[in-house]
Amino acid sequence: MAKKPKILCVDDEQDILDLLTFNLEKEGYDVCTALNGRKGLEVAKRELPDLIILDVMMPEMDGMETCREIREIPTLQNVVITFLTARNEDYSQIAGFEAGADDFITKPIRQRLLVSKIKALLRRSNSSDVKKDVSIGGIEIDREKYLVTKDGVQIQLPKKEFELLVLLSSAPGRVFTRENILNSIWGNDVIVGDRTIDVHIRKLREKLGDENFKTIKGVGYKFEA
Amino acid sequence: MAKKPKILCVDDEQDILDLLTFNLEKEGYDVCTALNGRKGLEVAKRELPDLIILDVMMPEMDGMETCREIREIPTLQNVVITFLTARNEDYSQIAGFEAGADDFITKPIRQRLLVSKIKALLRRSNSSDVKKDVSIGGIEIDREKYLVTKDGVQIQLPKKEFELLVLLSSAPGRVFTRENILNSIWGNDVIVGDRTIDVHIRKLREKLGDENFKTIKGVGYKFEA
DNA sequence: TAAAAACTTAACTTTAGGTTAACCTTGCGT
DNA sequence: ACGCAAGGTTAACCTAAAGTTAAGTTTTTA
Repeated sequence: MAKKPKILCVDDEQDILDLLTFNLEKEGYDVCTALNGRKGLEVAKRELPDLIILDVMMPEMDGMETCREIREIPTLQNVVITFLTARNEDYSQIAGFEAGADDFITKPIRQRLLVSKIKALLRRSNSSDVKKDVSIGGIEIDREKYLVTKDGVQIQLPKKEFELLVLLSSAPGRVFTRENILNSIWGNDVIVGDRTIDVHIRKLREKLGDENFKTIKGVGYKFEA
Repeated sequence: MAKKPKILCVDDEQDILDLLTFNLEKEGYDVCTALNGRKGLEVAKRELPDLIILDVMMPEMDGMETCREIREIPTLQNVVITFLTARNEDYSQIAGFEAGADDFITKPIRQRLLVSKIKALLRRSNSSDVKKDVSIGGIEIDREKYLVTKDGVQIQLPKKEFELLVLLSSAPGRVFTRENILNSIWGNDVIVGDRTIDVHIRKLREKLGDENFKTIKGVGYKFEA
């Protein structure tokens, strides 16, 4: 096996977490856990799991909300998310798919079913997980290899700069507000000064060409050819 | 963020209004209030809020009725409306959605839940809003790219001009009063001189063609093909 | 664990663009 | 026709936002 797939479980009940951990580790997965939505988001950002199991019902930040926020993080764009719900909560499934869920697992958890669902989901995601390489105006971005090429020359970007570039280039031409940028790269809660973004933008302009990064004063930045 | 989102709260109990105002202002929203449906309608027309919280149970004109009337006002077509109901008034939810509600908040109000719901609703409305590109008489407006194209030529408008254009073009042919414009672009509290609007209109005329921006003397401005 | 790399911040400069003030034009009511 | 109020025009002014730099911090790597 190439590498153990990593699974993040988020639930406010320790019992459920234990049950999931036990079953998934037995199958050879690398499991990490979090006891609420906010922590789940943190762990997800740090660990970059392949799959996330989210309880819908959690105090403070529920599964839906967590899911939506996860989907806004560029590095987690392609992670598989499945919800954990009580059976017969049909209505929540509609909202769930809207929030960006890939599947549902119903409580009470049937262990065999859990494992086979997880397997199927991971198999599916691996085969279709072709991270598209962006290529605009002489700049190529290989998200998988963490590599940027400008006019044929390879450039090694530091993490934050790379993330910023990935974000902006994920929708060329579209304006990202400072808020957008802060939320997706640093997260809702982290507080960094306004000038920090400028500095990273400056570095990108320095390395990849001024003309590709436009400032819309009072609004934000955009990436263009 | 471009501008503080504006929220209108309508309830016949001053206590509830105070509670809502306190919590929402704390989150950085611009809050206005009204003590009954009819007044709510008036304020809504004047202030053009982004979201309206309506109590279902109100003397004279109830929430449902108010909601229906709001939905018939062109400039308020896209405003998000959420009802305030006592828990377990399930029946009213069906009628509520029919009347044009987007969501429900149950009393007693849980402050954290209130705030996160409002946040989610505004985010949702923003993101779906962005998708719609307006295109009238050779002028295309791409809110996402913050870009205007006139007869195939791209034009970068400064923030205020762009916002003004977006506002006027959101209901072509409809007259926006100076008050409307001030309220939705500058916000309740900001005071700017009367000539300021004129200057921005002038710039738009200069860049996009005189004929598209009509002055209705003593009333306001409108955008037309 | 020392050195290097990456990240953030602070202090300062620059600039786009928003606002104003002063003056001009228009059209309407008497 | 006249005066007045509403709106138009212009350019100067002012400010908030973005750019820049270098100096701390933190994190990673060797």
